Amino acid sequence: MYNITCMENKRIRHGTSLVLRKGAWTAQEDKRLKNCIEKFGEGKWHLVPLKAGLNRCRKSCRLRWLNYLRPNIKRGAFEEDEVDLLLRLHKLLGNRWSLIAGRIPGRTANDVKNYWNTHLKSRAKQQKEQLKDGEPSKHGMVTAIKPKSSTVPKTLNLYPQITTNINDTGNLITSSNDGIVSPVLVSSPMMPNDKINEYLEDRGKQSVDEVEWSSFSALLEEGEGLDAVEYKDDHNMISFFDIPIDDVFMWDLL
DNA sequence: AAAACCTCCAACCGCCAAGCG
DNA sequence: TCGCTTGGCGGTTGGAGGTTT
Repeated sequence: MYNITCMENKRIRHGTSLVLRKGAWTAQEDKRLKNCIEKFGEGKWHLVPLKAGLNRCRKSCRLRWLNYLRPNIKRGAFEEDEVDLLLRLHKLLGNRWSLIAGRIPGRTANDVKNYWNTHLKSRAKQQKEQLKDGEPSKHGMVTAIKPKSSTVPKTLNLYPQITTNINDTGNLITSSNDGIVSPVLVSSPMMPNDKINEYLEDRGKQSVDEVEWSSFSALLEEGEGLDAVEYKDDHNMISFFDIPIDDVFMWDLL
């Protein structure tokens, strides 16, 4: 099998192999990398070590730039509102750190991941165990989300337990077969029913239930659709969310 | 004072998907 | 279609610095 590590850690120059540097970056390396990115722009990471004159692999350069050198990176402890946002985003998106980081200005995926693992993981685990023991959570629980990660195949049906229909009055109804979510009327100020109906009509479908989730995702990606579903047990309601998620939270907090 | 332990985070590792020839 | 390369992601680790004993 092709060994990436082997290829990444050695660079062949004039017939001799040179072991690439690892570990902490020096100020000089940082300066070189920064100058290089400012001059040539981001991307083409395989060329960056050569252009910058760095004895580092492309991944190391990319990571250093993204997590440390890039402008507007916020340093220091997470503020209360950031933690709150992180908790909510994690409820919706799971461990999709890059997506979460994209919604928290100035924070990198690595920052978010580290903060979660060191500060919030145990708290979340405790909440989960409380739920298992039958104690209702103050913040409710998530039953499904629609993934946006590019690494998730679009054809993958991640949430088969959720089914969705439109009732007589044109409102969305969702239900699940796992007993967690009972059929509840769904209202969304951001998901116009005529858009859904138009989509279904185009494809000769009677209800959303007949649509493959992959197709449904395609509808969502047109920017008109849902981004996530949240079950709020304390209010006995289900909410559909549109993107961007920043708007979602304004709505969610109502 | 120093050894043991803990916390945190920068950096590495391995995997996956997309692009390309 | 296949194999290689690249970009990107999440999981994990190592070590520096802080705290406790």
